[in-house]
Amino acid sequence: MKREQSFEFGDPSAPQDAMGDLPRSRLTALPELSLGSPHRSPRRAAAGITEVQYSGVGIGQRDRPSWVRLTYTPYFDGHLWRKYGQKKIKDAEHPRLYFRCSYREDRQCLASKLLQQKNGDDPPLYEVTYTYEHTCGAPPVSFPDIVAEPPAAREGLVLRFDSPGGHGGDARMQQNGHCQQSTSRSPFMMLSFGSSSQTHDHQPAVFRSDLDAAGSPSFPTEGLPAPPPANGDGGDMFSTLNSFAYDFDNQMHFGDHTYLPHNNSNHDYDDY
DNA sequence: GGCATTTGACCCAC
DNA sequence: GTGGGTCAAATGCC
Repeated sequence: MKREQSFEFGDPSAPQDAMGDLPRSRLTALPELSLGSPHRSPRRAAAGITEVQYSGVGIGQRDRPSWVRLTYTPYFDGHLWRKYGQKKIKDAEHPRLYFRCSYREDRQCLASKLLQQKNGDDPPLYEVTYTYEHTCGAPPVSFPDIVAEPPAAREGLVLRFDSPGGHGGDARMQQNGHCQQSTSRSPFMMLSFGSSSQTHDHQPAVFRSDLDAAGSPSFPTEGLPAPPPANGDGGDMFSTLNSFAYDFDNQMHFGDHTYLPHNNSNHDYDDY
């Protein structure tokens, strides 16, 4: 059994409503809810979100409220999910993954989501079907500041996650475009750069969490700070990165920084 | 040992 | 009968 590599950013000292405190200009990858006809904007595209949801009864569902989103970042939606099933769907190239809110038992939260990979592009496009609103009341967790550093020789891009409260960690992305982050026992979340097969099949990316916000060593090279408590009784996982965007010209943006990979393949992801 | 994930089986709607 | 959604035992990791 291969445990899904997951990663959590968190800062116990950060304000719980950290996302709400952030300047809107930094909410680059925040999937906004907007009802109505699906549309997309260049800004949303840069955030990995190509299509917003529509309300009503979702595909394949019964009389349950559901909505659909197409996204390149299916794991970044601001909530904590627990995978409970996976099924090969007829006529679908990729299996469908089933998630439910991690607080289902604790707080009787009925929220769930279905994850269906739509293609094998790089990055792959996912269709995410959400069912039921969250009633768990878990607030989004804080977002770290992400700063792109020029890659050291043979080491790939370094992503430094500096959470507002002072704890931080680095995620070093291999130059082949993979980025996978892991901690133990973390709720399901993943940063993925590149196709899913690539994400799972190659050597793991190296992650460091040895620098705090001041740049001084504060963490061991493995392990990251525990997620902040949600309302005091359990962490919630943010799953959108407020200052990170994977652009479709293969540029990656981190706040005001832009990183251009060496091998720009010029995929036109804007056609979705 | 505890907990999350995997995966085959079961249930149910169409 | 078929396909999709969920359950739950098995498995594996920390």
